[in-house]
Amino acid sequence: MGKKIDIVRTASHLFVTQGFDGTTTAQIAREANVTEPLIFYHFKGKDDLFSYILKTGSDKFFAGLEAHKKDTETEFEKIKNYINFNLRYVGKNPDESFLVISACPAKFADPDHICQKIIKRHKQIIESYLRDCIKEGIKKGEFLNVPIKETVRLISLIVVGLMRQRSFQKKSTAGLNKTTIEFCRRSLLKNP
Amino acid sequence: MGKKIDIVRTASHLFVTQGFDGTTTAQIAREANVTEPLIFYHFKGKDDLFSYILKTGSDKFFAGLEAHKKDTETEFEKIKNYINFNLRYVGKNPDESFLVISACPAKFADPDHICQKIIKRHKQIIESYLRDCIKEGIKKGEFLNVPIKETVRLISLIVVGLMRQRSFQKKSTAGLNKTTIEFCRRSLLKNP
Amino acid sequence: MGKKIDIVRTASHLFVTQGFDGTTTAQIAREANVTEPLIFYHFKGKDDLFSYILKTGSDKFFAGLEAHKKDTETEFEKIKNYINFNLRYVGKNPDESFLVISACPAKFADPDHICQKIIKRHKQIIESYLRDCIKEGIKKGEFLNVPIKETVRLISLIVVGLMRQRSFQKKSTAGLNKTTIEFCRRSLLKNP
Amino acid sequence: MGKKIDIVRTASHLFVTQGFDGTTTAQIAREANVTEPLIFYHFKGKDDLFSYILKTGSDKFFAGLEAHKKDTETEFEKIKNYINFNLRYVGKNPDESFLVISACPAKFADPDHICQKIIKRHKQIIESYLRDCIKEGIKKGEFLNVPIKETVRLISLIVVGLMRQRSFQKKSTAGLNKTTIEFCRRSLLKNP
DNA sequence: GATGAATGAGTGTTCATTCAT
DNA sequence: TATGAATGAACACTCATTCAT
Repeated sequence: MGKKIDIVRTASHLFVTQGFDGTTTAQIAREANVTEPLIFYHFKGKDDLFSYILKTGSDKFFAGLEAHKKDTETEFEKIKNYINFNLRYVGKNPDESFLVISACPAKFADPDHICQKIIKRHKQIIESYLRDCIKEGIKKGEFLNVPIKETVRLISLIVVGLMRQRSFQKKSTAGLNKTTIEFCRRSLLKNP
Repeated sequence: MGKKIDIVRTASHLFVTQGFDGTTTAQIAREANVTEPLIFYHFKGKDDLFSYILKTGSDKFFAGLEAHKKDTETEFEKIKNYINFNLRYVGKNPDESFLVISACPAKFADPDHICQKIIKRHKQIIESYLRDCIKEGIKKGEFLNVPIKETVRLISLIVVGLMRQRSFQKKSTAGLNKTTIEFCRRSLLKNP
Repeated sequence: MGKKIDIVRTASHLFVTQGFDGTTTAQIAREANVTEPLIFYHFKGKDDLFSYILKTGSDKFFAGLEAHKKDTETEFEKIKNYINFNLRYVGKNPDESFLVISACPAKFADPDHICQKIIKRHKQIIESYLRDCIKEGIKKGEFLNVPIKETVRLISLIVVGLMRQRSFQKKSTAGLNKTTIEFCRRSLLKNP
Repeated sequence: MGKKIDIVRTASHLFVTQGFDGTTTAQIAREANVTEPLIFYHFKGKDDLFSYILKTGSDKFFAGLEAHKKDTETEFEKIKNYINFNLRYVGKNPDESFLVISACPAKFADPDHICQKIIKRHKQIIESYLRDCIKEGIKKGEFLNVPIKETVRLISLIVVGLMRQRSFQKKSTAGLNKTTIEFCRRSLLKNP
């Protein structure tokens, strides 16, 4: 009964560790203890399986993020919260997380492809979240007068880098996590 | 005559844009205007071609870095120099750079594989370069008393993220570049 | 309730337009608005479904032919009647007709296979019908002294060709029909 | 060296006896004593192999027909010549002939598909040949005043039927051949 | 009578690689 | 150096069919 889930979980893990092209449907079937045709019974094909993982992964992430949002006194608390959420989330869901932040297979490069749409939406939501924090923090006088767009991209890039280390290279990021937050605090706050 | 170079250049580009597994020797041959067996005349196989690119790419990078090293008054100048060098280098050699910093195909996961060795050496050299700067900066009183290992990893991660954007997503990083340096300056220096 | 009939009708049509091997049980199920296992509930398998169609098609054809036989003054009237019946029949039952006259899938080539038996019987009945007409016509002095066996084969071949055009290529054969009868009349009759 | 020809010949024969869908590339390879990938080295795919056979078969047929055309005293001699040529040709090239006259796989139904174009051209050339004979015969007073279009279709249909018997059912058509010509003679000529 | 889930045995096709020249 | 022909092993995917319900 849970065979569809087995397929999804096994595929997610293999796509992360071996890449989409480096993973065969035969291997997914073998490691999920199902027969190969069952993959094609539940999904239109390997591509569709990948898209499905991406979509459900992205949805789950935002559901978690939404539930995690809290009102905080300072804007920096929000950014800190966001970084912490990301790292805790990726710790619990290393595979799905990685696929969304990592580049998807080149063959899905068409911007109209569902994968590109999911990834784009993912980035937009995250960037708009950070942008609001920084804008507000500057307005309130909490933050230095940093260039907004670039700072958003930089923090995004840092968070993605941390997630990548955590999910792909399986390095613990415990100490790194704290260092990063302090690094950002000193760079953003007027009075760190 | 220059056919070996054509193969290497074409392969580098395709490996970056499509991944190792997503690139076929047939495609490399076609786009390099050579026949497929010629690839196997010059290289032992597709794996060997990849390793060759990685090795020469890494060597070239360090040759450039070595030539670029200057004695500067402050340690932060050195870090700034390093960031700038990376971004200028990746602008000129987007393909080779990317392959070294990006994860290599899962099938080369064996730590004894030459690719893993190249990548490991690459990381070590970069990290030791940054570590020296930070250690020295702290000793001199130029930098705050930041945790060394984590800060090195964080800056590495930022630089890799910038290179990734530049080489893979082809985004210009002009503004981002400057913002990043200021971001680091405020975080590292006692008197920014 | 009428689902078995839906399967048979849909399958007949698809077998004619796409061939036996070119038609999948999945497609039959889809276009008949049933689920695939239902086909296997009603028939032993795809082969059995085909045989069933062939058998009922052939039976229906002969029932119609029997009902259509009339006593006519001349033997040529009988042949004309036969040609007309065939074409009218194929107009109303294009699919079943075609399957009987067209060659059946090569995998049923074994002469002991039920399909071969049906097709053989079909040909025999038709040829014996025509043979009787021609024999009698020659004896009566109505027809020229044509070689019987070959003339039967020729007329069979013409009728099958007409049916094929009608059922498969969906060409109207209205004018062709009349021309054919006149063609035969001139060739067969002593005094056309 | 002759392996490409082996593939073509084996495939032609199998397509005729088993149909396009009933023939697997594995079987073609096995019976042609080549490996399967070689088929795909010489042809883009199974479809392309089929189209190639159709095209070369049709071209060869017309080359033969052209070489066979003779000036004859009567128009009926031309038609007789044509029928004889067809049957002699199909005797020597049973496979290619059959594929051109037989319906091609339903999946190539698109009128823009090269197979449809070949088949259409084939029909047109044959019909125009016959049309010219009949038109001229009527004008000369050699033939009865038969309806041209329908008579062309009828004779085409007869010839195709004969070829089909010869090539597919492997029946000898020696006697049938002569009977057919006499049949047509009586039907067409004013003074048979 | 009817179905969702599942599968063994293929299907056309592609791959990196080799060989004879 | 360079290539046209060839291949073993694998690839994503489909097929007719079955089974539990």
